[in-house]
Amino acid sequence: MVLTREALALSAFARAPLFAGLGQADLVDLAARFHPHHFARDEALFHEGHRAHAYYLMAEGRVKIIQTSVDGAEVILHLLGPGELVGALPNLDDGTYPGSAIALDDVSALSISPADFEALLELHPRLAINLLHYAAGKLRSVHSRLRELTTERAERRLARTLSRLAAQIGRGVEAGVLLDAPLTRQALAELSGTSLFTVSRTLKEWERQGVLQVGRERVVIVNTHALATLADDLPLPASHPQRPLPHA
Amino acid sequence: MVLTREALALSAFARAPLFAGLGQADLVDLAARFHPHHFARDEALFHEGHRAHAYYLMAEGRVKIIQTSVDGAEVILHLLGPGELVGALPNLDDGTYPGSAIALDDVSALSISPADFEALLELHPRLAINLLHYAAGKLRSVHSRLRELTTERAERRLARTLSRLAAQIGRGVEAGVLLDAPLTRQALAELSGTSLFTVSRTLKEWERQGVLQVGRERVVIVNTHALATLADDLPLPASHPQRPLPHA
DNA sequence: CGGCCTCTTTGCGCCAGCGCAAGGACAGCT
DNA sequence: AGCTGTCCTTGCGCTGGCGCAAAGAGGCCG
Repeated sequence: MVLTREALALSAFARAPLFAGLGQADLVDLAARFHPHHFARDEALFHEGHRAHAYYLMAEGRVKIIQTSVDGAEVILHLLGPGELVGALPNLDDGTYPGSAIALDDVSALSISPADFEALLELHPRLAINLLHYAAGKLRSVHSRLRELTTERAERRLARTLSRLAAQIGRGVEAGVLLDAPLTRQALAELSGTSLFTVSRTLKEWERQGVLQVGRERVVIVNTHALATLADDLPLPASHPQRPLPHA
Repeated sequence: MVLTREALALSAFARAPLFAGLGQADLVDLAARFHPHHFARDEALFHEGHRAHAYYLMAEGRVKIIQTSVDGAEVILHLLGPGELVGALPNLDDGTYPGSAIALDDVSALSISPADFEALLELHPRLAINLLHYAAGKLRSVHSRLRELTTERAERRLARTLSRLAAQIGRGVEAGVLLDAPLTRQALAELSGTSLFTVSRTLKEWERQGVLQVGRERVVIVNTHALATLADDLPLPASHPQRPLPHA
């Protein structure tokens, strides 16, 4: 699907809660500072550690934000889709990209220079506040992942990752909820903090149990409820059925 | 040490980069909306899941922000000290505390109601922007921890945790850098994503090597450089010396 | 000074899940 | 149809580090 520049901008702005509460005049002012770009699948919008030269507002497609460790292992920090801002948040800190952004699909995005962006923030207080709320949401979700990583087992983390993805990029299809992005086992491993092998084994097991349908770069959640159960109730192998919360 | 209310407010405001760039008149306006509180060690400023009733600006002491998982395991998300804001950030999202805040010391803090706080943001755009930068920094550090947790081994994570703590709450003493907070092995475990046992063993080992001095709820970093080496260069047990980055 | 409570150390067993290797399946291209 | 490259599966061995239990070491208080 190809959109005109105006339509692109419009749809991106309309979908972005970031711009909620701004007047029409403000929006026009904003729109003038953004420039359209296109990226092919697997292309990088920017690289970890580089000085920030542009922020992007996603219009079409999805990107992953990854961090790479010295020995080459990757972690996916976020998946971002239309209406979301890429690269801006962490850069307000020190001006270098803390991760790389890679296109998962063909991506259309609107770029803005850091200087222009900061100027916008000064000019439109509403924007700063919206962005603050957005950042708060991201923080919250990253906090949850932190907790899961340190306290939960790989299997449950994977279940949670799938649930999250379903909410974020799920699309209803006949058999259930399709995760609407090309996710390899490797990518799922990086999202859930485990290895490609464990992901493969676990997904297969769940397919046997009728919870999922899996294919190459494709997961359909057939039984959402069963998955939620796996994510929330899945006990330790041999365990107390459930301990009530101490401060319940 | 006991401070007058005014002195408390002054010192807290002065230390908070949050209030940088605000005029004297603005500061007076702000100060009027904050109310002093005191908490004893181990007391909770607020509890995970509760509706937010107040945010706090730290004046004296330190708090930990923790999340608890269903089976009772805790993770420390942040340690916060004087000049930092407690509880506000994640609440801008949905209004419930995503973690509990527990005093590590005796704590003096200034509270403000969420409504007043949001009003301040509207009134003082500078404040929103400052807060945004602050949130960006937090995001960045949490991202690093996420990456470390999924890609690095327990020993190295612990080394990093100590380095971070040294920068954050370190105090120079004769023997080296003292971590100036009552940190049990358990707390270090929750910060570095491992178990109390592994922390104990590893610290002892490093003490033998002369990197640290450890005691009950007490760590002094003797050889900062050695610790940094452990955090950054510590290779896999039997390993390639170092692989250059693929896209270097 | 003796008792208590919390924090810490250490030996030992065990298993979740990582890592490799080999083979299979699928998609796109010519 | 055949080729090629990428992605996925699965068996197998191995180990980091978790978890328990029991004993030691400080602090603190009466």
